[in-house]
Amino acid sequence: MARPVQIDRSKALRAARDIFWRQGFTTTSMSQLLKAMDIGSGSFYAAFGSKPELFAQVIEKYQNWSAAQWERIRTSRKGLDAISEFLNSTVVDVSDKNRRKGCLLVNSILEMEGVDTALHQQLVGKFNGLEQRLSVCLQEAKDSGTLREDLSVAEGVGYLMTHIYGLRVASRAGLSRAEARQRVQLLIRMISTSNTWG
Amino acid sequence: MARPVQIDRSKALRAARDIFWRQGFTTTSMSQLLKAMDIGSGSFYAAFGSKPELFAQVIEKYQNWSAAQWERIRTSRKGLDAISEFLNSTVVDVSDKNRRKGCLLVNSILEMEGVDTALHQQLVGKFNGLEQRLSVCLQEAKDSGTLREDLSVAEGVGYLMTHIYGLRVASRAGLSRAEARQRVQLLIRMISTSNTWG
DNA sequence: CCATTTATGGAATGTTCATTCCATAATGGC
DNA sequence: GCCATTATGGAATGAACATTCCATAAATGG
Repeated sequence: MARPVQIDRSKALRAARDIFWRQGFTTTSMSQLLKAMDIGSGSFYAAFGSKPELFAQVIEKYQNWSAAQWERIRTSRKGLDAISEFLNSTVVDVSDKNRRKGCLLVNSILEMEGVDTALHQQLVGKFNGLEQRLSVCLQEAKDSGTLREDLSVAEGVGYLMTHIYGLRVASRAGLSRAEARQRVQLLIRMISTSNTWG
Repeated sequence: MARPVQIDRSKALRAARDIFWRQGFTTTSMSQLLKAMDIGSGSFYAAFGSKPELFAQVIEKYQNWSAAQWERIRTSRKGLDAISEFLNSTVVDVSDKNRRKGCLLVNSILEMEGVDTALHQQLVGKFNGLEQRLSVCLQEAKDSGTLREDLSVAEGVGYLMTHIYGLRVASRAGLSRAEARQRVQLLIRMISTSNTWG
């Protein structure tokens, strides 16, 4: 009865995600965004509302994808193994060879602090889920005796979070994937029971 | 012979540093900047050139100050002690109670990547000095036997850099100063010879 | 194949941006 | 106390921004 929608919504969202990831929210202009998404402004505002609303949708999708990846890992691994695998899998995305994009969530937390407080808080909240997942795995490690005896689960969570943030920044500062992998291996080694390594 | 300059240059630079630190370069508008610095646009362009040039001057001063702080610490401390003190001193600035500003250099690296490549590279370069200083201290620790035996100096540098980046991000995500201090204590403990802690 | 409806993208809008211009203010030398 | 000179800050400028408007395109039911 009327003209059908031509936009490939998920393709457009992916394009938006990538340019936000590379450049940040503020720095990405509408003209850049529209070109990257390959749609006109009329369609854009009909489909996504506004630039900030689009950003919220992108963040939502990004973090769903991240959570799904975690679930996938959890089906086959436990304790420090799961954590190690998770870190390695994020390294792949985080230190994308030529683009060095870091982590969209981390980048955005830094960008939005002091600018858009509501969004900033929302983004910080996204990491609470991650902390809880890490906590569960560390408890498993403690129970099975693979966690360094003198390290509490709570301490371990803080330790890992610092590293996760740090790796994502370092990759944006130019850390290669190979170096990132080495750092992951090392940080796991540091919290493992010493007899595992001699 | 002519009207004398009224601007307090270093006061103005400090004001500029703080607003850039809080909001980032792109997000801070000239009107905000001028109000914060408490000068008019005429004086601004006469004294600092342009917004990007001012930013460069702010970065320069920031990093000189940071390097000086390091030198001060080094006069009285060596090895892991020096590293520990340096980390604790940065925590104070980094997790400024109500402001949560993180680190101006780290924030800017993230902001400029993919936006202003030249400036980004320049900022990344500022951290090379830090890596070298850390390297020297870790070598001292190795020589005196306070560094974990199974950790090389190179590995230790990477490990510390990840933590330094991570702490600065975490503080911008809301980490309290007390929590930051605990994390510093823990990370030093992790790279110390185990007999130091039982 | 026409009428109706909705999607589309480029042109128009009004705002904000960084920067420049300029009338005025403030000094020291005469 | 007036002249030459330079600092100052508010007004003017032009570019870029996010968003809205609108003539046109593309579809289906009659």
